Amino acid sequence: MIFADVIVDISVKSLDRPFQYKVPKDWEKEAVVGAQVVIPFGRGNRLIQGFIIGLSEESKYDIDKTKSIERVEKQGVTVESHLLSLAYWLKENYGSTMNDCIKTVIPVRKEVKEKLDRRVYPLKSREEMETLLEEFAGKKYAARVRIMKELLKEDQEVSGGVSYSGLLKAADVTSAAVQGLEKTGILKISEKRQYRNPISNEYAEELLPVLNREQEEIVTAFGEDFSVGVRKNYLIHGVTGSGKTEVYMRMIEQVVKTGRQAIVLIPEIALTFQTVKRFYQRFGEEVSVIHSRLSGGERYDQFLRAKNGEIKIMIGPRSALFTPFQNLGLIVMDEEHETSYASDNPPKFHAREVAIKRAEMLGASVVFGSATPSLEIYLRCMNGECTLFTMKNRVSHAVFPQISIVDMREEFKRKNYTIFSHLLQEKIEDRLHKKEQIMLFINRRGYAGFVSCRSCGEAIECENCSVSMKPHEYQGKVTLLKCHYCGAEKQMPKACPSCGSKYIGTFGLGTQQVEDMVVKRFPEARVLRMDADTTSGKEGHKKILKKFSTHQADILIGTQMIVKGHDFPEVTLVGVLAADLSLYSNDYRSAERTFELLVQAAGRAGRGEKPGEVVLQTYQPEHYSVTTAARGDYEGFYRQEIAMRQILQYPPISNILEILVCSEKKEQAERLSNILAEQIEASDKIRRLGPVDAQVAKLRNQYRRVIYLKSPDYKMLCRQKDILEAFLNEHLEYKDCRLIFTFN
DNA sequence: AGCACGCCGACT
DNA sequence: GTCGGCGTGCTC
Repeated sequence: MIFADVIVDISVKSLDRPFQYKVPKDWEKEAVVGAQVVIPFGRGNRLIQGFIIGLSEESKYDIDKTKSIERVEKQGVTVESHLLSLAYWLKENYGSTMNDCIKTVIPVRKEVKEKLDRRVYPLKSREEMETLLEEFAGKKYAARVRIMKELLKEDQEVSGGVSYSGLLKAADVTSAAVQGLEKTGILKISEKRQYRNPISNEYAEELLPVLNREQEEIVTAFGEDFSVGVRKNYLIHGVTGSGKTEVYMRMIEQVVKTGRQAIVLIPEIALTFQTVKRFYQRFGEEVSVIHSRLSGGERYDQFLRAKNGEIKIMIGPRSALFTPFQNLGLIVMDEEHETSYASDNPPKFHAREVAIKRAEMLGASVVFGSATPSLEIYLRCMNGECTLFTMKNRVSHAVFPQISIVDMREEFKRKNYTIFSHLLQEKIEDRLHKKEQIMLFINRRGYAGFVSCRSCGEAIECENCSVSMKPHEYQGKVTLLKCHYCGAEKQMPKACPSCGSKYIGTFGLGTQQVEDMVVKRFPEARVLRMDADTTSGKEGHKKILKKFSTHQADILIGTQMIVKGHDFPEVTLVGVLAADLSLYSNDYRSAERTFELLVQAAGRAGRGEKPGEVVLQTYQPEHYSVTTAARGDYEGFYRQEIAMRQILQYPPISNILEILVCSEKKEQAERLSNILAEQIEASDKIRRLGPVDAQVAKLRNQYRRVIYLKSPDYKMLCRQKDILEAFLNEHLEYKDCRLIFTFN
């Protein structure tokens, strides 16, 4: 008799342990470790999903009470056992349930309705169709005529003999007209499962670019380690445009040559056709991509191909990290500093750490790349846990932009009350005159407006959450207020709800206000704005970028979106309207983010032939994140920032555990947070902050208190979390309170 | 999480 | 008498 240890698909702490089931004889072949199974569970024996995490021949539980597995889901992908131990590591390190961890490492085909690719294939030649069309046109076959015209419009080359075919709307395909046409033998409807190749393979013969000295050195050093089987972590600290991608590809070439596979992690937003195309051109059919537009099933198919050895390189966001390759040799993580590498739902892991862990388990190497590496990875380099390579030169002849810092306080003293400094105005005029392009960057954080009363100063807050509501414009007027946390909406009031004054209005600036000001100040300029409002359409994003890159506009205004990755050779001026605004958020990473943002923004200027210039407007011109960014001095920034983290015991020097106490009752949240804090007092290696009201003290009608624990010993924080969880389970008087733990 | 079991009041 | 309210506790 074989028994299986099963983790049930219910993410509750009390069920987060294996349950043993009998494996029926008929399923013994399928019931392997990692298999997805259906099992009877609970008194009602309701059927639920689960995962087999272990098999044994001994019964650990009363054999008469042990139930049998109902069935094994027919799935091609069984998980590599190391992926399961990786799941266990995730559970231990990020404190979530085993179930959630398994689900992140195992590709599970989601129960999505099969999308059918309904294609209509014309059976007649194009000429015949046109003749028929004329015949029909005379009679009353309006619907048929419309559909045939649609087909002829959708003219596309198909290799398999059919010279044209049409993709009609689902409603059209099922319509009587189309079926009528099928009966007359004019066309054929084919329904097959949609299998969309993630990105079309168009690979051309490409001449391998000659590596510059810096690139050559890195590739050689990696090759020497790899050829003798040395596993290492590497960081390529390279300025934008220094040719990191080419280095990655050379490394991957070496890895693939020895029969091993590679994963390339890219932040979701940077996952553009351009980036992926380069890999296709180099590696052809051996590459696959997963991205967020792929459905669950399609993603699963790509993982299956990886497991079956059909592909050797997987490109994708965070989730690509778990590609089930048989013999993984290298993980590349581009733009290592990107925040999208941190998962925001449990398990709240960081891809950087998981990549290192997975690579360690398999004897694979990791290559990180960034122009502004996170302090976490740079500290590792300083500690010798990661090999540092620096690339200081750009591949093309492009020179670094000249950066000026403008003190906006001085502007104010000189009675310039606009948001544009004299210097920036001058330069904008100059570029407009020379017909060169300009990018204006604003920080969303801080600029997003709120509505407040000029008489009593009261800001309008959401009723469920203690945050100010954001104004939304409709036809140029603020008519609606929205809460960005819970989504509640409210009409813009005519008078102040607290004092009745009619003088209420919006404060702060959004991209739209900036646009208005630009239009007013530079009426001759053609202005484009890119933000959530203007990019709502599915191709909105692309359209705006396309329009700008083809020089159909002079100025592009936007938030973070426009700084990341897009290359506009014609841009010779970048203006950062308030360089320091992100400093005001009281997050310990704010300086790092500011530095990163400024360097990336500066990297947008002068990508082409003409040299670029950057104007940084700020109220804190002396702040080190601004001054070092202006010099492009990463090491300088790192030294100051790491010293700061050292003093304040912030990551990566120390670790932080955030404990969020939530309750619908204010006193309950307060009392529990105080009691928990006392519980912690006992230990000495842990520094405690709080309890205090959380940043957002009330969210969706839940009151929130927060306690921060800092400790250089990560394991101690994990233990502390278990202790507090146990405490809550024992004290039923706090049953309606919830604890949320987040490690930093 | 979700379901049975059980112990109370209200009512055809 | 029984139906159904929710509070409690268990799930291989």
